[in-house]
Amino acid sequence: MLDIKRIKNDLDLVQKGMEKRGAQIDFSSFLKIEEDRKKFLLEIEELRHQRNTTSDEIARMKKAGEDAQPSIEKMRSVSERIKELDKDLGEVEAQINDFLISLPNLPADDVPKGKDDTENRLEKTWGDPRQFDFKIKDHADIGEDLGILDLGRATKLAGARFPLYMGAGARLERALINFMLDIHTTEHGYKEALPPFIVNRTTMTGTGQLPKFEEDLFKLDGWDYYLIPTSEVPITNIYAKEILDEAVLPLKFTAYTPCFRSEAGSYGRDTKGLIRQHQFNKVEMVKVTSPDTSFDELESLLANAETILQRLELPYRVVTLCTGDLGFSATKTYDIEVWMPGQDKYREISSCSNCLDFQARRASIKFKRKGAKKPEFCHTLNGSGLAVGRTFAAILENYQQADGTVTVPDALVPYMGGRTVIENER
RNA sequence: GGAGAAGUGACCGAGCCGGCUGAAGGUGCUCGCCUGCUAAGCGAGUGCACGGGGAAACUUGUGCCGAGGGUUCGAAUCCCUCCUUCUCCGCCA
Repeated sequence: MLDIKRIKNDLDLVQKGMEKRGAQIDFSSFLKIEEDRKKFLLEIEELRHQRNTTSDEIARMKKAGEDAQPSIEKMRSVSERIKELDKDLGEVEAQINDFLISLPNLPADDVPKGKDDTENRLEKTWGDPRQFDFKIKDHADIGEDLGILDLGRATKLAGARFPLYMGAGARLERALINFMLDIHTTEHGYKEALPPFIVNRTTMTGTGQLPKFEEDLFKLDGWDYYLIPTSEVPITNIYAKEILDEAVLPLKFTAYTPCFRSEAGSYGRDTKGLIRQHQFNKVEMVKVTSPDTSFDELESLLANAETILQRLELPYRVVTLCTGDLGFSATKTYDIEVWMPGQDKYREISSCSNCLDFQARRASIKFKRKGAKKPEFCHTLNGSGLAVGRTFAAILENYQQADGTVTVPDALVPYMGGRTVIENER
């Protein structure tokens, strides 16, 4: 959510930012309603003041044995009027809130303008894609052939776009989760969390998934509960409605959770394999920071995610998302894209974003500087560290052998019980 | 699922036969004083949101005692609904 004062004071700037995003937004009716709000508020406060002082007077008069009836009569109508205005004010406030809560975050100055992912800016490339001297397979075929993925039977259990890992596959997925969590907690200073996988409407609204993107979520029938699409949602909201001590910042959390996405509107895309699933595993990193450091923290967040790929020796590149590809809550996002030999291209495996105070304002996450009177909103950041299913897929494709087996990356061997190669388990 | 109890400021905890309580008292915290050090002691301060005035320090208005309604001139205090927590019983990983 943007600061309403900023919209009023820097309308040009806000409008430019929205245009850069390609969003057509009409601020004129908003400004008019905002004026109404102020008018109502002024009158209400005036009347309430009158009521408060007169009520005190009535108490005094009654105590003194005087006749308070005329004042009581008068206040009766005043209260009536307050009630009416209250209703008007409530309606106007609801309209303003609906408007504010549906506005996306403003893009940072250095975010390139563009319409879609083809216009993202390449920042760096790491590692050289391996040259294969045999006919390579994609990860779905490798996994199915080895008997460590059973996507066919998963369809029977749930439907399309659900994973079923078996044997060394299940072990590899678990190994990756543990490997990532261990690095983030012991080397990068994150505190591990294990949050609910189901959250309420307020929490979903805090990070920006609601109210605009309800169709992307799984909702529990008959409950105001949603399956989380990412652990960013519960983790960022941990300190909602709280005022933190400046000294505790930055807060750094990492969490493994499954993620659930309806993938509405992506029919036909990435239908094969683990790339796009209704349920997938992810290790997430979340930071709650002071506004002074959030962009530095974004750089280190990105570096923390890159570390995982470097240790796994998987080639990748980093892009800055252009405005057309930028998420609703983010002001700037780096995507890490891993090399997928089976598809002969780089695919997103992590997304690292600075949301500034956009989410903090929605969820009311504040901090107080030492000696300061007023609390300020924190900045929040989040990044995948990494999407586990896609990492699994990348390992299969990059580490496949001519005989159909898959070599285990050195860093994962201890997490695989010493196993160095995944062989046919059929 | 059944029966009962409770939700007050950073925390503990009064108030709850309606008005002088934004809220006693205590703890904690901040600043100042005192002190050889530590402890103790003394003094002052210590919520959030929105609005008015002021360059600022600050000042002033309104709202907030789980949430939302209602009664009343006036509600932390009375009534209704909901949420949450705790205890006991049942069930259960």
